[in-house]
Amino acid sequence: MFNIDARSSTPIYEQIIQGIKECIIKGILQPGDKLPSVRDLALMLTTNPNTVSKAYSCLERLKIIETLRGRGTFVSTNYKPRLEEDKMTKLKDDLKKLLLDAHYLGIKKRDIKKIMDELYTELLGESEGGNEYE
Amino acid sequence: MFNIDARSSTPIYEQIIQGIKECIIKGILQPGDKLPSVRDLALMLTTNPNTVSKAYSCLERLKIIETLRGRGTFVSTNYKPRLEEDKMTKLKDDLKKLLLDAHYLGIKKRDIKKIMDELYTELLGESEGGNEYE
Amino acid sequence: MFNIDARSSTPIYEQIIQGIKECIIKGILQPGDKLPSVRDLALMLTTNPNTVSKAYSCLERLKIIETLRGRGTFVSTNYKPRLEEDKMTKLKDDLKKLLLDAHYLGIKKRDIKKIMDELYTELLGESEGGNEYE
Amino acid sequence: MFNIDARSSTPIYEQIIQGIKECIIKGILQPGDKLPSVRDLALMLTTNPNTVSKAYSCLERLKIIETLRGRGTFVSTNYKPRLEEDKMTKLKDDLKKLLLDAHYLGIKKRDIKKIMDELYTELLGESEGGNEYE
DNA sequence: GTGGTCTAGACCACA
DNA sequence: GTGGTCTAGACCACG
Repeated sequence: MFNIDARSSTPIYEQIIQGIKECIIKGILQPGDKLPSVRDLALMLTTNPNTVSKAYSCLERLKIIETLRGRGTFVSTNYKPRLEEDKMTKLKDDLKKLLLDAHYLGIKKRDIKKIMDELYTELLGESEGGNEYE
Repeated sequence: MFNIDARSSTPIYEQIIQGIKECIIKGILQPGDKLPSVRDLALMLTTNPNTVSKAYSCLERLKIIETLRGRGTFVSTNYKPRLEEDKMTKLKDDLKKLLLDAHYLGIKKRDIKKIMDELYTELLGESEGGNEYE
Repeated sequence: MFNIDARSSTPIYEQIIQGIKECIIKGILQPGDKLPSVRDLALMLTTNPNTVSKAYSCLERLKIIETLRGRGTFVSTNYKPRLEEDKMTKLKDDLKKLLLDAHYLGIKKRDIKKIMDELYTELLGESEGGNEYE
Repeated sequence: MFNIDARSSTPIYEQIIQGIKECIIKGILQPGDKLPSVRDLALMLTTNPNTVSKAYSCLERLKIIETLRGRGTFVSTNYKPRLEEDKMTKLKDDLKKLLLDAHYLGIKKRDIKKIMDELYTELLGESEGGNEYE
């Protein structure tokens, strides 16, 4: 499914969150699909079950996945994006930081846009907005 | 010059780095300009001198600023962007994370591009890429 | 009769208990009425028979229902509320927690009372305390 | 400040959350006040630092407290209740469950209201709505 | 079998 | 000093 870089500065549980989000957007995980159990994913990633558990908790709070008691964890079937003020502000800040960094790497606006297009193709496939929600 | 948000989850020293980068790009700080002393900036931002010092060290390592012993700290006059492999990889990863987050906030590709254009205008002025390192 | 939400954080067996209590209070189930068999209710709710069984056991311990061996399970005909100390304490604690949560949602005392009145009307009908255990 | 019941069925971290909420509402903790450090509170309650940490994280997510990096954790100065759909629904469900339980303990509507009044007096002081936000 | 909670003890980044 | 992350290993409620 995805890999974990234990040496990375981004926490493992966040890498897991990102990995699962990516799988869902790419369609590798479909709404309703069962996720690996906490223990199984911990084994796969050779990490601690608690770490996976934390990632799952975060994703559940975001309503991206949901757990059925005693049955396991599943990709939500009815995810609806809600535009939250704080998160939007955070996103803009992050983007600004990213553009500043890019600028100091000598990367121009048109290059960033090109990279962005490539990433969108990787995530959503060729066509723009193919398997999005609406 | 810029503000610090002590409540933010991004470390204060990184906020300082970002703030200074932003001032330079906007032209508020020109190459050769003297930066406030560590102590003065700490007073201005009501933060710990060690924190400012750490920010200055990072910026110096990036060759964005330089210290002349006994004279103070200055904006570098000869900054040359060098495209380092690992930083480029990190940037792409960050961008991917950002796009995933945006997607789950319901923000589409065209919206992100619009926000990006606005940020570039804020940072560099109207014209695309005009007043970059000249 | 009532619905189960598998996504809810409250255990399914508790939802069943609550559902049956509600049916009895509303008069949908009268004292002496036969309850569905464990197996049937499990089929109706598409849940595990063990879960229904656990709910029935709890209700029996509360003397709200009773099983006649070989005949089935019935709503008790002679339920007598007994004010047990510890349950009373628990109830007060739960209520306190609820009021704290309400406060942090911005819900005032008078709003809570209004909601309470609505719920009582839904459960017992219009008149206050009229058709209780009669 | 408050006590923890290790034998209770409600998780320790939730008891901590509730205890802190209660202290704030009662005015024992004022906006801007520093909370005990994770380690200190763990010592006071003879529990594990991780457990306290989890409680603090939850409270921070609710914007009831905020952490200043490297400085500690503080009661938020600008808490604004936001009425969230889900939480409101949850609250109503909890209240319904509570009323069902009360009914089966033989507690009538007027008794519940009396208990509620007592709790509000304990939390907010004599007058209704004294030290609330508005 | 599932996830949730808790402990003990460790390391790290930040101010 | 602060909180944040992670591990190892344990117990429990639920279905």
